[in-house]
Amino acid sequence: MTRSAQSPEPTAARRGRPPKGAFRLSREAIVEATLEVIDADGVAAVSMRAVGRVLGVDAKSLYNYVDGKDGLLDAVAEALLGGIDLPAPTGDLGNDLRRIALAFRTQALAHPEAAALVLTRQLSSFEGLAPVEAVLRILSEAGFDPAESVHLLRTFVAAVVGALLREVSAGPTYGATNPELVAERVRVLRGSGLANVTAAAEELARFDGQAEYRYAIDFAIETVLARVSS
Amino acid sequence: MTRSAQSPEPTAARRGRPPKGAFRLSREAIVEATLEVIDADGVAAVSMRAVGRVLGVDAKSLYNYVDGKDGLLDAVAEALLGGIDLPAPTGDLGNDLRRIALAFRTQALAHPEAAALVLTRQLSSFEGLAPVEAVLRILSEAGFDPAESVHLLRTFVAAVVGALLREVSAGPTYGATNPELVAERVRVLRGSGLANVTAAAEELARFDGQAEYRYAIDFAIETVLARVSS
DNA sequence: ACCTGAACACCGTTCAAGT
DNA sequence: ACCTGAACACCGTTCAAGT
Repeated sequence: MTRSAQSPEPTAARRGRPPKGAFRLSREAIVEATLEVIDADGVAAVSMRAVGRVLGVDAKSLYNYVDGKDGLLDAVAEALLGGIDLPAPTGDLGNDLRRIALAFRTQALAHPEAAALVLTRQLSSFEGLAPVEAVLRILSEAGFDPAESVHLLRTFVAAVVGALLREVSAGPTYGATNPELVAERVRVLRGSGLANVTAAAEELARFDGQAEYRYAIDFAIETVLARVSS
Repeated sequence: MTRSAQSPEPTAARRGRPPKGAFRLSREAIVEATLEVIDADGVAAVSMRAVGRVLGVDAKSLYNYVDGKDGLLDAVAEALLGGIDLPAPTGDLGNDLRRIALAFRTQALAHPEAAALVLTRQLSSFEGLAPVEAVLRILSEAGFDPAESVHLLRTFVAAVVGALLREVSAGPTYGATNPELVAERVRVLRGSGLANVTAAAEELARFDGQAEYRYAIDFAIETVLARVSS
């Protein structure tokens, strides 16, 4: 719905190389424009044409900077990953893991609609490796060998991603933000006829993203700590 | 690429209610056809027109059974979830959780390309609640109160979903199946200039989905078991 | 009750032509 | 070097018209 045309001039119909001094396209500008579209209308609303519209440029021009729509979405995921503010390690294993996990969540929730992209896409780029390096370093300094470190890294990342994915895909449906929706949800759950679902309906209907996330992280960290000695 | 036209007769151009005895459309048939498209060409290839083509029917006819494309994908996710073969509980907490998690993985991997759908979509339907009930029952019988059960359920599901998501989205890129790709990946990782990534390159490049999944489950179960007494 | 023709407003992408 | 016109082969969806 929201449409922000931000071309510096009313871009007259024109062909060929743009006059110098004119707005210059760039990978960064394109990623930013895509995030604008995503924040406003969700990932499903992303199209080459829609992004071009935001920039006041023909959709086809994007192909000079980005490898098609798929490449565009990859670029967005990478930009978000690269933007994670990794905390300096303190030497305290549990705390350091927790702080990385929280930084990850902060970045993911900065663009909730885009978060699933980061969580779902294959992150093999250099940008995606920085958080990996950070976790491996912490584990290695805690005395884990590479093989065990990788296992723990993967398990830790899976827990974090799973928790975040639920949080962003559940969206604002859950949450104490809307007690009316929670009540409605309780009713639905009670009507399921499933004994244990009914018994836990109140707890199932309520959902505090941050608290739930901390619980999941602490759960994982607890087990990592239990293995330090072994 | 693969196209399986499975209309019983060469469907002459026709209008209005179909002659009786002719192929009847149904929600199940549509879901099945959609899975065919997904298995062959991935979720991105799903379109109302493509699914209609498989059934030898106009795309618009699908609207009589399914609420647009989004509703179609929901229906697929629900069908997959409902198809999970939940094992009967034995009373052994750890084993019961493990068996549910393995059944979940089996179902998800039956249609690897569709798995992300199940993992990502909001699963609030009755069909989606059966696994929830199963886990809650196991936890409740192990002595956890509803609040703690829900926390553990969510953490457990997050771990399982995160692990599976990586497995299906990593796809056959990793895995000992293709040692050549693994070697290439090792080279890329070593060239990253990141100390700990380089040191663990071999372990990072190798990936055995089943083993990794078991590791993640056992990790989660271990912590659940540690809390039984408390 | 269930299906389709016509129609609309969109897509992604290629490629040659422009400056 | 970078942009667009023209063009192609697609989309999802509505709605009225058919049987």
